[in-house]
Amino acid sequence: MKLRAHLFDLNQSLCCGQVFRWEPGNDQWWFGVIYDHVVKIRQDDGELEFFVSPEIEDPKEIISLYFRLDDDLESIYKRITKDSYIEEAIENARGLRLIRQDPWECMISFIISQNTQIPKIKRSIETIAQRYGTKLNWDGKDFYTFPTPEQLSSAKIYELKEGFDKGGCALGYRAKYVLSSALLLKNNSLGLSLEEFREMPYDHAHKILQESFCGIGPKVADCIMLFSMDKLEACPLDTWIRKIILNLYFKNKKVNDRKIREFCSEYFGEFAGYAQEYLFCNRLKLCQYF
DNA sequence: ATCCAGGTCTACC
DNA sequence: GGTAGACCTGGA
Repeated sequence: MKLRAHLFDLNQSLCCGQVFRWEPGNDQWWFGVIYDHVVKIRQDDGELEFFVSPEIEDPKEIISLYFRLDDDLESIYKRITKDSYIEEAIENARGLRLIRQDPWECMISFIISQNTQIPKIKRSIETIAQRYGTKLNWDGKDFYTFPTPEQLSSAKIYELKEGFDKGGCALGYRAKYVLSSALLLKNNSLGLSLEEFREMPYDHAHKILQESFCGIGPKVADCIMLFSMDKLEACPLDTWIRKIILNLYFKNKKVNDRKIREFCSEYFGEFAGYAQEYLFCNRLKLCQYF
């Protein structure tokens, strides 16, 4: 199956730290799991070539939705290109698109992400999928869906907590956050599904996420909302972005997070999340300057 | 070895 | 309402 994709860079989009389970194969192919489907995809200039397994009626629809091919990236660039720093960041990652993930997988991924490093995050998430997800076989290889709240709630706390050397998922103190989130959704204690957060205004969803779940603070809530709930104004404030914003726009003065958030919201506007992702993607290069 | 990592929670002020 | 310390584990 093929699909034309204007202004889209598959590799940039998969490598910029917003998704954790895509793996590169031979010949430029990428392998991933989107909900219950294995996806094999590669890009040749403006054309995407892909397979979805098990087969579905409209695979182009899944790909288009997942990679946000409907976002008008040119207009977004126009809105967020406020200075030469962001302009350079965009040039270096042109075609990077935010990904519309499964809210549940996204939530757990970013709860796990706190105070740890990307390689370990990936390893923990993959271990969780292999242990508690559903096995899919395709092309002679095994893939695993991300476990549903029901599946994940069957996990023992120590299985999630303990290190890889003991056969665990190495979540440490985050294990209780993951398990309690799974139970909360399995029992429908929240009274609404994560999909319903898409319809909420930003402020309300940001508040409810932090109040309802353990282990979700302002940064993780913003990640969940940006990467899975269509809130493109969400601007996750992590250590890198904080450092970058403070250096570029506050002359390295001591400024609290509330001020930084206000600045990002005002400066980058309704697409602040895209600006954040381009800056994050260029974090190493940008931080060379200071 | 010692330190830090896509933060959050808790205890204080 | 805002700020220091602790926190599991893995990797440099």
